[in-house]
Amino acid sequence: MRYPAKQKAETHQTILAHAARSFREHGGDSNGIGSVMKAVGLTKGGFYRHFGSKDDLYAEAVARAFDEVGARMVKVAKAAPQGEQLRAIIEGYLSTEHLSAPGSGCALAALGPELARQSLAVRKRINQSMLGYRERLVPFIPGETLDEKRATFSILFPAMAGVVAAARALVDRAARERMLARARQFFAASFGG
Amino acid sequence: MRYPAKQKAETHQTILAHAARSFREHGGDSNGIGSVMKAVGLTKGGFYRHFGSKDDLYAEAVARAFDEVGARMVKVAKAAPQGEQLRAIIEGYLSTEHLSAPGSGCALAALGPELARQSLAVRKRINQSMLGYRERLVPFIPGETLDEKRATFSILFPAMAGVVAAARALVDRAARERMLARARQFFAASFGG
DNA sequence: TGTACATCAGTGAACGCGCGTTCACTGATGTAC
DNA sequence: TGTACATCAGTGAACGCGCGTTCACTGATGTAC
Repeated sequence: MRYPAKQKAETHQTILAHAARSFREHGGDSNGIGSVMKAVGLTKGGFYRHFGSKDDLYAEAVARAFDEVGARMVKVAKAAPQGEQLRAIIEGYLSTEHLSAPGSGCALAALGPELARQSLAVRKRINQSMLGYRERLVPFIPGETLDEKRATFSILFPAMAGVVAAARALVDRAARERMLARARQFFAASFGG
Repeated sequence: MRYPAKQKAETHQTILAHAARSFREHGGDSNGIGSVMKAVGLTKGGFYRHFGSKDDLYAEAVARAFDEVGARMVKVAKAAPQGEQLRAIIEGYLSTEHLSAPGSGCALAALGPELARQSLAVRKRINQSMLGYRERLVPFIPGETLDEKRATFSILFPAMAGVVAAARALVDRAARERMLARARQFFAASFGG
């Protein structure tokens, strides 16, 4: 049957929100269209009214993930006192909360290597999303020039993502916390004054 | 038919070697027993004479990957002049060669987040492998005490792995190289002075 | 305003495919006599 | 030393399952008159 005019855009967003969470929680390889559509409350046949393919969903979901987290980081930075902004970002990124909620966390930390295994077309779109993420956060990164800030971002964030990913793999809670605490100290000292 | 006595151990190792490469190249989720056994030249039914389950293979393959790379790193360090050992490790890890050969590279950089998604039993075995990796490389890490060296290792290696994973996701070759070069500079300055 | 019709979001069954795992079977080797 | 037999690595077909994708169909809504 035909559905109310506004509904399609809403459904599209709902699918995207669930996919962005689900992919970050379970990885894009093992998590499928079926489970996302089921979570949304629709049958998987309907998926193709909203996205051209799974690759298409994947690229959009990653973009959304970077968007969500970028916005949250900016909020965290703006809430921090002047001169403490990057420190606030680092402490938020390397927090226990981020560690234990991959589904709403940074896509780099949640997906990491699998991003590199996507098709060229998908990787191109993901690269664009990462650029957007960077541009949003670059104002809070130290550096003389914009290019210097960008270069610093491109070490700091991947490095922090690696630490979060590694910490998540640890079975021992105390070991995870120790790793995060040490990393907060190191990155704050190296980058965030 | 029955096979020569030594053959079983050899086949076990061959399967493991192929799996360790294949998982790092394609991820453990999407790469299966079938393709590994096919690469080895056997049918997949025979797999269960060598491993109890895919989880079992995964845990052993990750252990082997850490082993291979750990050994290579130690070799690199020992070949470097005194005082330049960590620098050599950092430059090897953040090299173009490592970037473009995930199949023979660090498992942390190649698998990252998916390690955290394994069953508890597998994660425990992986944690043990990571400890072995650490203990092997800790002699080359700066620090007053052994614990300090270990703590430093546990930031340095995950951070470098994150950079390698992120660089691999970049489509533009020049951008990848720039990221690696900047990271070599940063990590050498911060750790391997 | 009231009626006829076109649209199209969502359904549900089907497709081919590869997955991890099981199992009856094969037959050259190692072992016991 | 020669023979009879047990072993067990590897085969190949089968299992149930979920994947991504396609498609004929439904029927309430929006649109045209």
